[in-house]
Amino acid sequence: MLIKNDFDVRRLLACPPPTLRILTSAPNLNFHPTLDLTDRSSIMPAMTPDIDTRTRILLTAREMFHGRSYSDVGIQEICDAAKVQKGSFYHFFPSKRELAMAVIDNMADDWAYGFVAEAFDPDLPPLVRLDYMIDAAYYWQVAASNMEGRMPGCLFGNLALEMSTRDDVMRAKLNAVFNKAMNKFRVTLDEAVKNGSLAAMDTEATATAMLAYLEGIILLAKTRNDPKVILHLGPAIKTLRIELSH
Amino acid sequence: MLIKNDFDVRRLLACPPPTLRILTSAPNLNFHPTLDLTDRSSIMPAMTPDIDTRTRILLTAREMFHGRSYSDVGIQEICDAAKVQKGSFYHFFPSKRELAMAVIDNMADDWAYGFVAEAFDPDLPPLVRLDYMIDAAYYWQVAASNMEGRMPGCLFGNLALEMSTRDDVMRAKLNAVFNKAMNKFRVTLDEAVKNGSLAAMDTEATATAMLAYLEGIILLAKTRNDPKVILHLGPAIKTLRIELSH
DNA sequence: TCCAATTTTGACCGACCGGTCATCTAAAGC
DNA sequence: GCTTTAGATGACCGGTCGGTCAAAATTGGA
Repeated sequence: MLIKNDFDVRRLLACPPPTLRILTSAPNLNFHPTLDLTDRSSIMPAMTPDIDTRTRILLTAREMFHGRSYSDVGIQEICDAAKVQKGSFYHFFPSKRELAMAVIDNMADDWAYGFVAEAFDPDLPPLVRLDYMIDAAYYWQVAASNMEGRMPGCLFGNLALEMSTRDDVMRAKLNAVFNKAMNKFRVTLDEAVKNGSLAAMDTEATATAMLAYLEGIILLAKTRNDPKVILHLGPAIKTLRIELSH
Repeated sequence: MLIKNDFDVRRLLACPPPTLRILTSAPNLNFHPTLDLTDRSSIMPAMTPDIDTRTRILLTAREMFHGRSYSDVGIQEICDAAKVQKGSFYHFFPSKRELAMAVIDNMADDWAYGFVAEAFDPDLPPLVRLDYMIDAAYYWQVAASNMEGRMPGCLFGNLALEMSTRDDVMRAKLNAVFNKAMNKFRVTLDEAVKNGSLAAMDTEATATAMLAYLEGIILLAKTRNDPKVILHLGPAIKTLRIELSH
């Protein structure tokens, strides 16, 4: 059982917090979540007009940016889906760009306090955390895949490739998100080295390599539209090593 | 000396073939190309109106799609840069989408017969080919970086993340490009296993993992806007291993 | 109850999007 | 010389883009 509990797919998929479910799974085996992931009726932000307008815009945009791309999604389309007038949109967000920034922050928070926090649980043995992270990524893509019919990949990776050459501030913001994630890996590796389960290495470089690998397999899985790629290639993340430069 | 000769940056950067230059370098050290990469005057397709219109459109589009993104680049903009009327554009390409398809084919060809062929030279020891590939990726990004001021990353990776959820045919095409690249890795690994420089492994899975890692470090390098990330993390590609499932 | 601030509305803006088309030009084949 | 055809031209299409705005509706505090 890797994904232990309180793992809320709906939140990750830009949805208002539903009742929590307990998800169980065997490591690197298909999950059998209790959620009916084909039922989208309850998870669209627009369907729950009780949440405030700004949040509705934010979550709708997040889902659309994630499933498509920044340029491909128009403000009008976001407003329609969020059941908000365009004028209202510009009351809460000065521009599309600033919306994207807010989306990144929002997703980064959900990420950090969601399944990333769970995967990098200090109570878990360091190396198990790596498997956990792969597992979570896989499960997360399967869930999204079942809902949208296609793998959305990693929002940060998507935006990074799309926006890095167009907006340096957004690039830096995405880079900061990646750095935070890298640090989770680094702390884990440091601990593994300390307790002897791994030989001494350049933990920062290796952590960065692991993050790159994670993004890489998600990219490839998305291109194949097959989340199983993550399961298949993921465990090899533990073989990555960069020695200390002397 | 990894990048040995006939390595034509200008072609890779969507340019008409100039006179070839001999480039020399030490493995995993900064290259010192003989090209003045800050001089863009001679490499813009539009500046050489002697090449035929279709090619001019193709190469201009390739450069723009690579440096920005599919959605961000408009047909009018491509036509202006290629010094072509919009009507002429639609004489050669039925749609923007088909242009992108042609761009992918064109880049894939240049790639396969360009520095990929050079990196995976059968005369090189298998493991050296991997270093060569990393080196080529690094040099290629540095060159593009020097010209554009920012890292464009991998055209295929960029398009894959942008288009996979929007166009299944384009996704499949990009997937085919990745599969071809994966096969280069696989053949290399098979050879390495055969000659004993690597222990037996699942070469297909490991090859896929290596490709994913390559795309991953390019993604991260682009997000940091620093090609050196490729040099720093790249060599760890050789540590990736996926065992044969028994 | 009244006021002031917040939020919502929907019409509107100019620019640009991908794409069409009738017309013109120029070269090739005979 | 004449015809056929590939290529080039630039005006034009409906639609959508991101963004604006004045006015109306709603809210909450005094």
